[in-house]
Amino acid sequence: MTTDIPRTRGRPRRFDADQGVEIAQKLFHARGYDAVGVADVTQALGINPPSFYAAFGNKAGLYARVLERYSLTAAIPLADILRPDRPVAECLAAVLEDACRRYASDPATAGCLVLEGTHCDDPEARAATRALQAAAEDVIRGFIAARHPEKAESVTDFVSTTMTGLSAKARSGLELDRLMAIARLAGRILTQELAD
Amino acid sequence: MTTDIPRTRGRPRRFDADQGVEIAQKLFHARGYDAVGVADVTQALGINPPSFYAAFGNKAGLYARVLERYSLTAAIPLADILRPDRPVAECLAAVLEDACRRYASDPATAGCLVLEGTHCDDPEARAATRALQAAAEDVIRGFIAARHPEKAESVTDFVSTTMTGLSAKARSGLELDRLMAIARLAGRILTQELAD
DNA sequence: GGTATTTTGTAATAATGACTACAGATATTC
DNA sequence: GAATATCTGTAGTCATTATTACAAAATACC
Repeated sequence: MTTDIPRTRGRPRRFDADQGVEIAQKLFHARGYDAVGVADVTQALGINPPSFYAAFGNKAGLYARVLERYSLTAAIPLADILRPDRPVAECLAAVLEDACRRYASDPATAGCLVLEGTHCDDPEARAATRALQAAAEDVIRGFIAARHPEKAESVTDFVSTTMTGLSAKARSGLELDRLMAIARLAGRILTQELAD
Repeated sequence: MTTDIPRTRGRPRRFDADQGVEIAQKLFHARGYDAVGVADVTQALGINPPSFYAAFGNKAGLYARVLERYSLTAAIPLADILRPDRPVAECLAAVLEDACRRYASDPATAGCLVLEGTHCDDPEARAATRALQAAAEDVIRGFIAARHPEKAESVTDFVSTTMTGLSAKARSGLELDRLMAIARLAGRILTQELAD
């Protein structure tokens, strides 16, 4: 659902909505949902409020599309990293290290858009991010449960907590090497806890 | 500096400022700096805006007093827990477990006021919370450095990251037992990393 | 070409944010 | 009691917020 339904009638819009979502994603990632106003977005897109509302419905609607785009393009590819043919701990450690790299790859948009979004003040936007986080946790939990069912919950909690902490640390400006040191320390626990 | 300078002249104020700080602390802890308006505070205190500004200067001034009060009454007592006569890892694990209990002690004010405050949108308030966090990290780093200087930075980063994650998890409603399981897992790493 | 349909620009709306002007009230000091 | 200093209540300011009314413009279909 990234692309718009093509309109067959009426005046065509003067801008590309998908490109607008991309620009908005950067804004939301850099400053957070609450701090980015509709005026900021319309200005960045070079459009006026009515065009904005015609294209996205409202601010929450745009955010939903931003979250969807983020999930598809910038989020950690859990499906690729969590491989059934490799040790569970190794895969989870790889997730944490991948997180570090993504969170620190651009100082202007440090941390995870979703995890930081869970702190916002708008109930609707917060619920949307919380749902995405929960979905990711479900994937991780399911992956662990296949081989270590009794430890799935606690280890998932630990991984999720570490990722949340890493995102916050990245946002506060911590450099990649220090983030990676944290991830490796956490990874060592995983190896121990999930020894075959 | 918790108490006001006593006034010798002029009309006395009709409310207790320290008690106002206490009430405001609950509000800020429950909903965050951005989401709590001056109107919320004045209503909770049963006063009008001019009384608020006469007593606290402005919203940021009140927040500074709230942070100070939190540090003195509700924050983790690092000075008590980090004991030079005990293993470093044991003390740090105790910090994490104390954090869990505090963060989950009241569902209405889950997590750490300071750590959650670092996510707020007001630059001044954010800087104040960041400074408190940095000060706490300095204490932890110094404690570790006395016996494990080469690991002080990485272990401090790990502990701080875990605490940040625990605070976020507590805020999202995670129960105490699951928080404690996370802390114990993290504590095991510390024991290993800081083996004598 | 006319009609239906949708977007656009200008401008406004209603709500909420932090903060304050001002006059009256209430205390201490002389 | 008079002077001085401070707080309080009423009411308002000014900026910013998300959102929209309305009419003109630009397209597709007949």
